[in-house]
Amino acid sequence: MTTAKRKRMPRAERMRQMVEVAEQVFSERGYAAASMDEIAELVGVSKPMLYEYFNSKEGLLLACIRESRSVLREVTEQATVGAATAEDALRRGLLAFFVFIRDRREAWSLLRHEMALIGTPAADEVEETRRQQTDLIAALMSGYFDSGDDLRAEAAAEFVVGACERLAIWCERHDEVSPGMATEYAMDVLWSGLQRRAR
Amino acid sequence: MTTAKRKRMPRAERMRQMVEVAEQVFSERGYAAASMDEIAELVGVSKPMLYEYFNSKEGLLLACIRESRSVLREVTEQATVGAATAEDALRRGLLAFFVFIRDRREAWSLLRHEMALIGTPAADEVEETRRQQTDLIAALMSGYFDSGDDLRAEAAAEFVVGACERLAIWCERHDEVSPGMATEYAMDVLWSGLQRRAR
DNA sequence: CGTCCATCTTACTCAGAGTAGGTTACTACC
DNA sequence: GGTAGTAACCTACTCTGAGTAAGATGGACG
Repeated sequence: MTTAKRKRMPRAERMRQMVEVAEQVFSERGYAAASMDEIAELVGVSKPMLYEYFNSKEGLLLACIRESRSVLREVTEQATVGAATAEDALRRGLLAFFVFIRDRREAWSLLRHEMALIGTPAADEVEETRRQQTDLIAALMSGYFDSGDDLRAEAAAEFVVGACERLAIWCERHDEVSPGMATEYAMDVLWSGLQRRAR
Repeated sequence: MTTAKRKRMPRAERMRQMVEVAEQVFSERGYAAASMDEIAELVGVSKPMLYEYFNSKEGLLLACIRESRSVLREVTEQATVGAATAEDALRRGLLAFFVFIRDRREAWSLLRHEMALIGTPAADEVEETRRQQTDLIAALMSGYFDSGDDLRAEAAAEFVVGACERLAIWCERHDEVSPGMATEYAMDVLWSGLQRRAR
């Protein structure tokens, strides 16, 4: 519907349009249930075009995932630049993440759901997204924390990523929880630990 | 290969055999790449039999997931029964979990990977597994912690489940990390928080 | 106004999920 | 032992959707 006159479009533009539509359809129907014919029709083009540009259904999915990932990276990296303390950096990063998952539901849906392609390139691609976030956090921590034990630091970063991913999914079921609240809940456990709350 | 004489087997036994084989194949090839024909052949039976017993490919997957989940529940619940303190209960539960994911790789692989069926019963089924573990942890915490804020407690439980799930996946890449070490890493962040380690 | 090439299409193949309808071996009871 | 009943099982299909071969078409530039 952003279209001009529905015909003969330069490669780059058509490609962006396809990714846009595919992201929508994949996140609505899910990867398995989405059909290439449907996507092609919505784009206003015939199926072989999709294969011309992306080679396979999975290739198209990959393009969508990469797109979403680069946005996520951009957003979270930017968020932490002005932070003064470790606590502040962590909090800003978390907030940016929770805002992202609220505002870009389709993108987030891809990143969280489409991991069933074990053994295929797409699985690696989703893992790659997590690694991106893990590295970012590991970098943050290595700047602010005593290291000594690299393995432990890596584990802690993985831990944070997993925890936030799950908390984000939980937020989908709880509209009353704002990104700010989610951030606060996360910081509470992460920063202070559970010990403080024990009877 | 556990077989007797490859013929006419009572319903319940055949069913267990099918689930066993399917769990293997699904976790090796992944849900999408696994074919019903292959599973049928490995079981030593024709395809319509699988449909007779499980209705659909997804039904078969569901049976596998349910089986794995009940084992996970059994293991983690049992682990926490003799605990004296909150810290101890948490530690025992975590250890049981990390042992499970090491010893039952196929089962764990199903539980972690086969969530791409968004909008289908199988997705709910995997979510249900997480809810099971979340409830267990929430129950643990409500026993030991000051409540007051239910939403916050729920968030904390989700947080723990997600963190451990991710840490478990990380362990797959690090054979040198034993269940005991994983538990210790998890407890370290969870219990004491990151604050303690900040410079 | 023709020629070249990138964009696009029609019309297929093929694998794998799911099914209709018939067949065989075990059980029970005479 | 025979035979009726049924649970376990099979052969041989249909149908949907991923992926492809081969050709048609619009437009830029001489």
